[in-house]
Amino acid sequence: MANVKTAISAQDVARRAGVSRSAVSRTFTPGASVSENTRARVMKAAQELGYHVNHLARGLVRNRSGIVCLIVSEIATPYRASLVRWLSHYLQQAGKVAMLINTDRSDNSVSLALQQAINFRADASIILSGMPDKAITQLCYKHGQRLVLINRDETLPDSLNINLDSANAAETAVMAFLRAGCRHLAFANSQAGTPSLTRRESDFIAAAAQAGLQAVVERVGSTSYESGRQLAQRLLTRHQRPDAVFCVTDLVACGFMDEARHRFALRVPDDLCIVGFDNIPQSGWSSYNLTTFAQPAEQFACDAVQWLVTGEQEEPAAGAELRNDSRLYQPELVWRGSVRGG
Amino acid sequence: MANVKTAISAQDVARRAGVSRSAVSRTFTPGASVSENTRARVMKAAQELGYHVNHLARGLVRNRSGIVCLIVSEIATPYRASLVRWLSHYLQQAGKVAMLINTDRSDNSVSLALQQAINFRADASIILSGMPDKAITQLCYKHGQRLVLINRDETLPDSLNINLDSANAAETAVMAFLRAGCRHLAFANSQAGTPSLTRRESDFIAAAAQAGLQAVVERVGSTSYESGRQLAQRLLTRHQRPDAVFCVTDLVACGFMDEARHRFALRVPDDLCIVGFDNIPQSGWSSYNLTTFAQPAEQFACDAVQWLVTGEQEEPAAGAELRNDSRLYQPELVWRGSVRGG
DNA sequence: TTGTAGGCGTTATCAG
DNA sequence: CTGATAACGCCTACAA
Repeated sequence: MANVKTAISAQDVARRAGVSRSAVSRTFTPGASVSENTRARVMKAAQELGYHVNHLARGLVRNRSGIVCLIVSEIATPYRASLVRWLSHYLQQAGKVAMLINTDRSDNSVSLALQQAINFRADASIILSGMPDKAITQLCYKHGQRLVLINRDETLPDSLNINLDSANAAETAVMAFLRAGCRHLAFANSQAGTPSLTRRESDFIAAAAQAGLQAVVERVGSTSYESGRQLAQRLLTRHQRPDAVFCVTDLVACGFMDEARHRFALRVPDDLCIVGFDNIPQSGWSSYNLTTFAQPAEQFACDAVQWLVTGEQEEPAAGAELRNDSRLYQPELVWRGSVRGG
Repeated sequence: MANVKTAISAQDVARRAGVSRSAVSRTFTPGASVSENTRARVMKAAQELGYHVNHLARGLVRNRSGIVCLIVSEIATPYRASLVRWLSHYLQQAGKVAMLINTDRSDNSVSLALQQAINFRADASIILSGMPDKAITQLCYKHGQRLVLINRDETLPDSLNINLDSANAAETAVMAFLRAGCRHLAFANSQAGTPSLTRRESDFIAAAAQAGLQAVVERVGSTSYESGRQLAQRLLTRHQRPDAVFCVTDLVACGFMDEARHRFALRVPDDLCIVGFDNIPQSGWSSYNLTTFAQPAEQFACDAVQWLVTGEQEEPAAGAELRNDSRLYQPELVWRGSVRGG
């Protein structure tokens, strides 16, 4: 019973099954040609020995590891977490495996993360946070690694760029506020300075201007619940108190709403209309019931993975250069109770 | 400029630096002995060529991949997400990398996940959901893979078992309820049937009995916000309405509280005391302000990783059998506003 | 369909 | 300190 430490290799299985190692290899290679007889014998031997293909070795020779890196910061945040959930789900479904790289720490950590991806010869990397150096991305291409950027609001050549149309969202939000009779618009932002977040702000300002209104802006700390509370303290103590606030994120919106209600005793939506962004689960909780723009996380994930696997199949055929792919999704406004007259 | 597709190998670097591949290898191996001179030459050549060690090949020969699998379901849930965040954090700090395996789907998927772990010759797996077959775990040992179980409430031999002392929590909760003047205790559970969740229930019943009280129990669906609402509908329409509820999870508690307030117009904690479990961020949000037991996710993660890396160093020395390690952490009651008289 | 031979990029061992 | 050489476990021609 006491097999010591030796892991089982294809060699061992071959020996036991009375075939060559190649036969074993073929048995575990989807498209290979093996007779039913040998396949059965091999499978039996493999079962008995507890053999499992070594993906390290396989990746080495195939030059395709099956690994896809997920590069992400603040992974415990509701929206990010759901994105990671769906990505890992669809990745697995496509026969890939997700390698999680946390970039919470330093600034250049995205580039460090991509180095890790190269180290493990990842087939692709999906970037949910930060922006990598140009140099490192080119190195990725050189290694045959494909790149997907989600919500980075910058298009990188030779990669899939997934973004949400924040201009559309901004217009919709302004219209909703106007219809609710609001006249004093505000935008509650963080100081994160992420391109996509900055974009939401500028688009909202522009949309308000288009409607002849000047929206005020406040920026505080990180993109969190706590920042939402602080933003409320700043915005709601202004001489001219806003009656409509677009929060850069649902998390911020929840904090804002809590502070507005519990500290300023304002009623939502009667005294104050609030719109958020992301449609995290908490927005649907009855304490918040937040009207918000949905980011289709599942769709992002599904499309990203599909792009990866289809691109992989083309690869051998195409000597041509990779084409860049940039997709702009339309946000859907989820009407709930934080804006009057839904 | 247009290097085609060839990835750079140690061979290339050696050639350019005018040394042997061994020298290159040593340069990138922490404890090896290389002269400053050659090291510098190698580093320069590596930089220029964009060389990155191939961890697949390295793992193959070293029989240590640096990969640690995180096996987890419902990863988008706040507590799980924070656990994953901390695990990936400490793993990276220890020079490891996290491979995320999502087991949301079927039942035996934990065993499937462990197979994946074997495929990639993971150094270890950390299981946050479900329980694996005995057979597969033994196969893991055979491959030198270490196992950590978090909150599985069953001890597996030759692995690290991390659990929270739910008996202690139960007693503390009952005492808190009694001191608040509550007499009709209830436990709100899901139908998940996870050992650790079942345990919380039975321990609470026992602690209540110890105090001469008979706690009622209700079980509904998955361990979610939505279930919390439904549980409230069931428990709060009973002939004898409970005045104190221990919810199996904060998520459930939030749903319960929302329903109690918004549908039953009950005041918390005046009409109803509620205690949760996990201390997720939302519990601290001012709409909930939930008194709850904290699960020290960061500590779990830190300790688990430490156990892994120290165990790795021992490994060569110890011909002896691996000792089992079972740790019981004490939950800390975070007093907030959902129980009277904190 | 099957077996043989060569190679993938590293590291470890062993002379020098 | 350095350089050959032999593994590591697997895949893929190529030949049988």
